[in-house]
Amino acid sequence: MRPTYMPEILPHREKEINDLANVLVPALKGETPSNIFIYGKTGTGKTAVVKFVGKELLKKGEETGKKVNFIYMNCEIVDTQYRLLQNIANRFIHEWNDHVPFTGWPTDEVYSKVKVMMDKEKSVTVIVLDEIDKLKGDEALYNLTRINSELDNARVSVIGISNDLKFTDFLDPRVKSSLGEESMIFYPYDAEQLQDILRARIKTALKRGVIDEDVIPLCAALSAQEHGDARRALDLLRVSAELAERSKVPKITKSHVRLAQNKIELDRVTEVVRTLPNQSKLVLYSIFLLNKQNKKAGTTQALTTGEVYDVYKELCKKTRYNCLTQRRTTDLISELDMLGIITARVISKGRHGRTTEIQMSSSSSSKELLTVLQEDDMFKDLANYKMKGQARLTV
DNA sequence: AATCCACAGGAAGATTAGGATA
DNA sequence: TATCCTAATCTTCCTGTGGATT
Repeated sequence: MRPTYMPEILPHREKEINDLANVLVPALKGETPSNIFIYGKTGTGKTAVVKFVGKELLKKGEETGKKVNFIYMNCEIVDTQYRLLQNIANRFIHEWNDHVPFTGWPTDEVYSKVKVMMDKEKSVTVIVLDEIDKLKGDEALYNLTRINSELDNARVSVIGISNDLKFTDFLDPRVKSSLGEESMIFYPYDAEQLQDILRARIKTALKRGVIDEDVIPLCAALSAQEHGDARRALDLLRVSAELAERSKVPKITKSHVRLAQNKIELDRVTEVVRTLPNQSKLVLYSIFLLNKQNKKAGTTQALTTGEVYDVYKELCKKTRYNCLTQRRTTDLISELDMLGIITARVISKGRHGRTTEIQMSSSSSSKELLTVLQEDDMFKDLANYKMKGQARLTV
């Protein structure tokens, strides 16, 4: 049930598989398939479909004796033009002695090496660029989409995958038109489709009868609310199963799903907090401190920007960090809000001005987060910091 | 109805970091 | 390696505003 598992059957994606296969089929006749741009939210099966069709393409290629290459790359990892070309080149080179090294070659030398190798093989190559929006600079794309005119015997076509529809807006118009020769949109799954996907998966992943009737509908429904993300649904089910197993219960029940949902959310939040820039951490810590103080005083009063900023200034002095302006901290606060760590909304207190009301989100008020915050070096200086100001006088 | 607090949040310029380029 | 560029971050300065209080 892990996201890396590649299933044999992709429920409710038959149409997409067919469409994509139809576009790529010319490759088997030695012709150039159109370039394709694929758009769809996370967990809608883009990568799975493309990989699946790619596998089929290779299989058919072998059967018919046509030379077809299928290169899949994730641009989050292979994110520069050089590494992209290096990767492609090494796919064609099978002797160890003339691998293209990680660094050292001029980019255009790698580029011409790629061309030479391709031409020698006289093959059609399909290059998949997953998360293409993470690729730095559009020169790489420009070169790739243009490479066909410089090849004599070989052909290249590019499949770009992205979950950011606005991505194409920033592209060089030439690249844009060439990449978008053909485009596909993957729509989110609805709750019923998600159920089918889950059912298909548990057949191989779980023993019969270890799962309560209503667990699957619940998982499906919960993740359908979140833009129909199949990955999320599978995660939910997997974590539920793990929780059930750990507590030595023979059956997965609804309550495990609820627990799993909390756990996933907490994991997400702790991860976000861990990677927060230091200034944001300080702001968040200020909110923590104020929150704690309030709780001690028995009030559940929400905080205001001004209060948070005052504490933050103190913390900066203690940690010898330079202090940002209030203007900037309001931005940081609203970023924290967007990340779902806190809840911030603008309210007006009449005569007492307009401010943002800040609260810890329920999922993030836990000790775990505090621990994560405190493992940062800068919190050494704060280990035994006590807030000095008295409890607030305002009501 | 008028006032006025305590900020929100836009605009534009300054600074900085990291990557590209010569 | 030096330097140039760009995008992100941050500051300065600013105008705007919901509604309790006068």
